[in-house]
This record gives sequence, C-alpha cells and structure tokens, in this order.
Amino acid sequence: MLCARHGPQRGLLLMLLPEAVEALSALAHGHRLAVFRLLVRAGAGGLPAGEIAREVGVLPNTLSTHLTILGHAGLIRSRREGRSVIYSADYGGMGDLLGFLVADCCAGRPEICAPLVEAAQGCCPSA
Amino acid sequence: MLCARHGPQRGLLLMLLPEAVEALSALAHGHRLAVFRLLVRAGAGGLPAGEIAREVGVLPNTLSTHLTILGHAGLIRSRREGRSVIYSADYGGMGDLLGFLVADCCAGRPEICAPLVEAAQGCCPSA
DNA sequence: TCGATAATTCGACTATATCCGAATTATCGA
DNA sequence: TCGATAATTCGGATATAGTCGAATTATCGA
Repeated sequence: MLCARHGPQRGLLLMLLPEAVEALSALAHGHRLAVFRLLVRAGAGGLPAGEIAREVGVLPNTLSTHLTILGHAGLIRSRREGRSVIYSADYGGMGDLLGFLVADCCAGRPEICAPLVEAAQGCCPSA
Repeated sequence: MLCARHGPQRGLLLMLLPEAVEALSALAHGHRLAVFRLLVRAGAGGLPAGEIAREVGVLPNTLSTHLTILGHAGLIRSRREGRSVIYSADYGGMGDLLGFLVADCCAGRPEICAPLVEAAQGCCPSA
C-alpha cells in the first residue's frame, strides 16, 4: 500500500482543511492513536503489522483496516519485506498536520502560543 | 458552560491518551475544525455563538452541540455577555494536544522532527 | 411584566464507523 | 509443488455520530 496523498504534494503549512480532517479522524481513535505513537517511537525502521497487532492488542484483520486509514491520511508508510509488511511513521505528514493546526494561531500575539513552541522544542531540544 | 477537563489539570506534555482521542475527535469534523480555527484566529476576545454560526454556515442548534464537544475536549472556553455567549480558543488545551502528539517523537534523532519545531516557530517567530 | 433576541436542549431519523469471523492473496522453506 | 505463516479483503451485525425541527431557558429593552 502506498501513501495516498490527495492531490499534489504540499509543503509545510499548506495542508487543506479536508486533508486535515482526514488526518485528525485517523488519529481520533484509541487503537489508531496507539499504533501511530508506537510507530513514531519506533523510528524510520518501523514495525511489521503482526508485531503492531500484538503490541496494541488488536486482531490482525481489524488492525489492517486501521493501518489503511492511517496510510490514506498520509500519517504512515509501508513497505513489504518478505512475508511481512513493515509500517513506519510518515514524519512529513505529521509535520503538515501540526503546521496546519498552529497556522495563524497568534497573528500579532506571540505570547499566546509560546507554549506551543516550547512543546515542539521540548520534543527535540537540539534541533 | 465551563471547560470540563477530565481529572486534575495536567501540564504540558502530560495529556493522557483518552483525553487526546477526545480532543482529536473534536477536531476531526469539518465544521468543528473550521470553528476552532476561526476562534484561534479571533484571539482571546473570542466570538459570540451566533456570529460563529453565521460565519461557518451551520444552524445555531447544531453549532451548539459542536461547541459543547469542543468545550468538553478542553479546546475552547465560553463566557456569557448579556444575551450572547462568547467562545474563545483555549490555547492551553491546544498546547497539551500538540505536546502529546510530538512526545517522544524523535528520541535520539533530532533531525527527524526539526520540521515540527520549524512549524511551531513559524507560528510566532518572536516567541 | 411582556415581547423579542440569543442560545441551548430534546427527540427522532439517517448515515457512518467499527468490529468480528471467514475467505483470500502473497511469500517463504522444504 | 505443497504446507505454513503473514497480511488483507469481504460481508454482515452493531453501535455511534450528525443533523434537523420543535420546544425551552436566559437576558434585554420598553
């Protein structure tokens, strides 16, 4: 399964509202959010579907639909390796979503969203 | 209507998964996301429910349920002013959500989520 | 106190999401 | 080629979300 973005590839801060709704809907589910966070923590190496299912505690077929939803939303990618399919977080898609959420949040009032910047920097202080 | 956080108030980066799912679910809807973004842009002053309904193009009663959902998720606040009820974005709740999403995202690999920091800083460069 | 305006609550209908068991496809090792 | 493992697709049952019209509550001005 390929990562199916809708329409042309967009840069940071240029996500459209329907795409954002799809990404948010994909994450607005306990198991899917757990899967996404697991993959975010797993890094670029990713994890095979079976291990994700075991880790999160979902039946393989149910997980498969969740993975499809996350992939279609541009939040994860997949590649086949032998009998396994390896899933990994799509950091670009994640960045698009976060960028969309903070866009225009504090025009002229930097103090309002300083906590957001702090949160992002706390994520990786050395970046 | 008060902002109904669940359980004790939490600091940045300490949101729990069920709370995050609720916040994401609240935003995972075209009209609600439009309302939230409108309020984020409106700033601390906020907007009365009627104006939001007109702006977004939703019936007042339907909007009311959407506002309740956003409020319960900790993303917006409300205060009464005469006959109007003024709604405004809850930047703290928004920060909690963003912090939750980026938590542990790049342990040891700062380059991965540098774009996220950039996005946040792009939001308010002077903060 | 009364009518008008602002907003919410209620009840019911419709659409959609979610889940599971069973069947199917893809790949590997023997 | 055959059996086993990994993952996905399919079909149907159930639960939940979203919407609307009507009724209700709150506030203001006369």
